[in-house]
Amino acid sequence: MPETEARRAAPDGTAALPPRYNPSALELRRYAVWRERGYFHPEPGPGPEPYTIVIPPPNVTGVLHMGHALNNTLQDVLIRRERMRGRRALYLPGTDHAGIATQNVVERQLADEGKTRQDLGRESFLQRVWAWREKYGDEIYDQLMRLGMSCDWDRARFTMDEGLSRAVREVFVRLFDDGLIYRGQYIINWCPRCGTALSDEEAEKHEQTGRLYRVRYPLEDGSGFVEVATTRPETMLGDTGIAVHPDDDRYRDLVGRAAILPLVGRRLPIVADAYVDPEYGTGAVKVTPAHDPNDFWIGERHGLERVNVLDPDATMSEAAGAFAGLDRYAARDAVLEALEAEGALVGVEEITHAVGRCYRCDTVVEPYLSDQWFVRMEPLAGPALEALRSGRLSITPARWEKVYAHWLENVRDWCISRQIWWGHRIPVWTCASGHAFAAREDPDHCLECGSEELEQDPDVLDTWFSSWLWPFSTLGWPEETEDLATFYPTNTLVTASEILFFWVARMVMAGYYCMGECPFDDVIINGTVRDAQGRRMSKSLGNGIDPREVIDEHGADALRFTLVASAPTGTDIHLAPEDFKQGRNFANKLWNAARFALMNLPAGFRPEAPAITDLEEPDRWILHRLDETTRRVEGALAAFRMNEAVQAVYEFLWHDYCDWYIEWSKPRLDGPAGDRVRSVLLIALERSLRLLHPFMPFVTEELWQQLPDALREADSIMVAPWPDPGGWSFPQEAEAMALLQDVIGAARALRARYDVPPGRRAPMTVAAETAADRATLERYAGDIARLSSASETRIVADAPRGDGIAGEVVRSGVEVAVRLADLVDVERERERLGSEIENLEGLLGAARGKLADERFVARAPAAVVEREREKAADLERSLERLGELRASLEGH
RNA sequence: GGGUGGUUAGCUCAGUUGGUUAGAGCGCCGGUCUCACAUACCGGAGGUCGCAGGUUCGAAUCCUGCACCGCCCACCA
Repeated sequence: MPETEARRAAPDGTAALPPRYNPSALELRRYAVWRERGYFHPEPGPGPEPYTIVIPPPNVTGVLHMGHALNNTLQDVLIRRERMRGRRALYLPGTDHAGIATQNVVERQLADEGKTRQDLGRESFLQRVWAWREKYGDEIYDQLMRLGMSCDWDRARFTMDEGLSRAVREVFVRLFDDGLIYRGQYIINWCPRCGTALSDEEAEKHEQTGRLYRVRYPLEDGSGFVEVATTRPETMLGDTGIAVHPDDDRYRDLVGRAAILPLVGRRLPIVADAYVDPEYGTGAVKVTPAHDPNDFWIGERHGLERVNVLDPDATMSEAAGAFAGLDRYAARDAVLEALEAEGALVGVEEITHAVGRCYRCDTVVEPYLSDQWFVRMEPLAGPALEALRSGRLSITPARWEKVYAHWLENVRDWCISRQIWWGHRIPVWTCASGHAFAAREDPDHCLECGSEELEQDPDVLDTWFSSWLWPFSTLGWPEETEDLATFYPTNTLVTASEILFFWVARMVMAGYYCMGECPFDDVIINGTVRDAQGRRMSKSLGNGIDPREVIDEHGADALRFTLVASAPTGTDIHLAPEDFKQGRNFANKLWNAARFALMNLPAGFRPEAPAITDLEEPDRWILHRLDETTRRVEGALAAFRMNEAVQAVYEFLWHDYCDWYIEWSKPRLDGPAGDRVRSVLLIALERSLRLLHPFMPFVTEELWQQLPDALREADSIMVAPWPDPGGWSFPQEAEAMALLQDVIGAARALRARYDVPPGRRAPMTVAAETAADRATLERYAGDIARLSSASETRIVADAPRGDGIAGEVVRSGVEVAVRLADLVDVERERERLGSEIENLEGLLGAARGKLADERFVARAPAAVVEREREKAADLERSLERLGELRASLEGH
């Protein structure tokens, strides 16, 4: 039966909810309403205090995975809560053009058609990428909507938007003019087959066996030889030095002298460098600055020459002399042969080592020296470090602050050029006379000599060169927009630790450089989502859980709940598909709690906040617990512990509200307190829904809309006020209800233990020493009876004596007893009592030991000692009673 | 190798300044279709808190060392 019919069919005219929560249809509908009403869109200019989060822009090529779902849910939790607190909350969405990844996707498409990007040429290739992005670029947005993200879609940005491209140009030119951008040589990962540079991530390391060759280089002065080792003998043609460790006694006297490169005859200076590991190989390293990143840095430090012996297609270059034109592997054999002929090859051994391979074509990647653009980082790093040290910026969990600081303290210049086509083209032009300049607008003549023969640098910028501007470029910078004035600096950045350097640290640097202000106050590092075995979820392993499938099956709220509840801030989480059932079950539980509260409301029922004096103990208790929960949630959120916050609401709703309060309300609904109980049921529910809304937006909104109008202070729970504690502090009632819960539990346990059938009468006697306890229990004797399925319950002062009694000592001075009659398995009871006595005796022994220790009594705080005394006394009395009970079993 | 996190119930994990008998979810065992919910309810079993020292009246919690596991960075000529 469709939901609407079910409602219409309700006899009393109130809405009747179906017994199961069905999220699928309802979520899309709710989302559309929120969006139409503009709740996601805050206005700039004067108004309430703003609160801003920018999304870490996902790659436009991707689909959202569980890591995104967690990351974005945390952002949405914070945003929704601040929005409810009345702030102008802006959750700014967008996507990243992801240079290499996107280019690869399109190139793969082309490959299927038997074409390469070179076949198309730069311009039509780019058109093709744009077409791709037009077609698929919005898929991520659809997913974010399904997750319930309250993003301002009017402000969605893409890193290749016109505005953001302008920002990229602006900052490039500023840096260039400030002398912070320069051109230099750098070793990159080069795939000879694809003819392109690869990022480190794209050059996948694979363990494989290889050979380590030991080669003897003669010393220049003829006094002997120095032995070096290599896995790539052909690169020796590019050797320009030899390095040893400065403390290595074997080679100490060689430093400063020189060796002669076999086959080539080049003079190789011998230098001392701490990079060299004296333990490995021969302890002497041949230095090839043009073909090994480490050698590059050694060469840099010691001013060694760079000789590039390879061409881009991995054949030997002119510099390789006699070997020029040979493929690198043919050259390797030829070099080995020649070395052997000279008697310079002195040894070969098998080793396993990691070799980089192109992740697309599996070709072995060649470390390759090339000209690149760099940003000088040191001047930018200062303010970013200072932000942390001054407390302007904080990172949660705090341990990441050290990592962040360490990186900045040792920051290296940033290589920003990429030899691909998809991205922001480097805005540097060179004229026929060799004048190079950067420009904001495409120039038609040289700014220095006026020449109209201009050529733009063919490379594009690293993707991060646009994303490091994200917190302000998305708000309109370099224009001085109202958005920028209102929403910058942003407040909280939630991200994964992997991009702390790539992205976060650089955003802080850019924030200070461009805006003169830190881009955000707090950085929250969320953990990695892994599979049940702890492996990273990845496409290649096929172990990922698709958020869309979870949403289809269980709903977005279930997904959000499980993710947030299982993710303590900053720790990795392990998830199996069935874990999302917890979220689904909770949504359904909540649904049914509301169903109960709404069910049987008289037509036109108006809940009112009852005077406190009218409230009975269970009512006061639940409101007391609600206030406690409200404070817990607030405290946890203030410390960015979203998991604790949502768990607090979960425990309250399930275990306080459903397990106890609803049960206690049932017998009172028909009595004189009926309307009061109905009101408290609704009030507690309404506030809990608001507390839960940031985490589970859909089900809370749906139920909230079902509540009587008088309870709702807004058109949507999204914009209803965030709950403050209601001033409900009833510690006495809380204590009384705790007693009642214990007694009921004991009664249930007694029945369960003796397998008393559900329908069977089992008259219980509850003994309580204090009049106050008895009074409480008297008032709820009916509940005890009902909840324990007992037909009658006596409340007495003294525990029953004599034979045939089975008792459960609830706490010192309170006991639930049942006449054994024919209920009890005496032997079982004797055993149970025995182990219980043993247990308490152990505890008593420990307590007495402490109290007998004069150092404890003297040094521990008085309150702790007092508590220990009380504990010992209680244990003694309980033990005494258990002994009696055991004795009463004798003879049965 | 340099950092850094972890080791608590069968599994996945909480446990915030050291202080009543260490908790949850799932799983397991037993019992319930009790009129909000079987996506539920009730009861139960199950833990020497990785190991060894130390500090303390008192340690899962603080310190040291060790053993495993993981992540980040640098990676081996």
